[in-house]
Amino acid sequence: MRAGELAAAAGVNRETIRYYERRGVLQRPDRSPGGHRVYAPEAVTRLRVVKAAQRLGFTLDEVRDLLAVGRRRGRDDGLQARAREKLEEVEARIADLTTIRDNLVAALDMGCDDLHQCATSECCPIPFVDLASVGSAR
Amino acid sequence: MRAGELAAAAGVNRETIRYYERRGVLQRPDRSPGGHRVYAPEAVTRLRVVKAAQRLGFTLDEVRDLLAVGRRRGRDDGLQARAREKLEEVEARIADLTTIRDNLVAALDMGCDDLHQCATSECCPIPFVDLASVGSAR
DNA sequence: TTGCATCCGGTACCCAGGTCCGGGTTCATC
DNA sequence: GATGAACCCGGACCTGGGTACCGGATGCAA
Repeated sequence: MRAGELAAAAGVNRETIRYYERRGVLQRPDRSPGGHRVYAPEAVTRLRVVKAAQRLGFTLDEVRDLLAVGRRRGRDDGLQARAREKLEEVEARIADLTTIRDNLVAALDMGCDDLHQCATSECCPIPFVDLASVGSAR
Repeated sequence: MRAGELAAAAGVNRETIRYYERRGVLQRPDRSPGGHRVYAPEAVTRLRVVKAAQRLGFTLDEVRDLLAVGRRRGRDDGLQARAREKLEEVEARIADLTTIRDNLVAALDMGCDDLHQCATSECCPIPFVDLASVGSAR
């Protein structure tokens, strides 16, 4: 198959394929005599694996490493170890968002409708000082 | 106070203050005769409000609008309404991350250690096809 | 063989939310 | 009055994950 067909089959933009190749996430495919990329049918699976791993929270660089590890069978930086780390990240993120949700709910319950007032009055449940310091929401 | 003092007091980079001003999130302050920004002590609170709102999941543009609404007291696009929308977003995000977490846990439980194998065997619990299609993890 | 879809490589651009740079003032202190 | 820190502005740069555009080459079918 050609690049456009692969893209269509995996549901991604054709440019994305070239981009993944540049990033080292997809291996360079064979070429036609004229220089066009030629893919085996398995390429669709590989591309889907990349997309799935992304959905599990891995960055493209991490996906690249995970696939490379798979190829050279190095043990202790394998999927298990990485997935454990990623799980911790994801759980931390969930905890963070849960705090945010609780604060939003509290603000709604109290009927807060003006951030200025909230910040300068005592009764608002939003913990402005704590919130100002750490991390981000997205 | 001057820009550097405000930045230090609120725990942000001095450049961030100029950036927020450019973005319309902070109002333009008075200037010294020589053109330096001069802030009242309340500016620290205002800056902390911005940071807190960001932590609650609002983008800078949303924060800008929220503060503007506060100033002109327009009713139904106030904090209440926006917070309700934001709450839905945050809960959707949590649900999404929870699915991701469940998949990671399942992959760990099954002892998966190679994405290639997982994708081509039947026993792996990672739903590659479903995962390939939607949204992102961060 | 002609016509048109597709592909090529390289580069620029997009989003958010900042941060850094550099050359030129201004402010506060000695 | 001189010195050095702080500040000014505009624009470039950063991360991450792509997307868009370009002029030119290739692939394939009628």
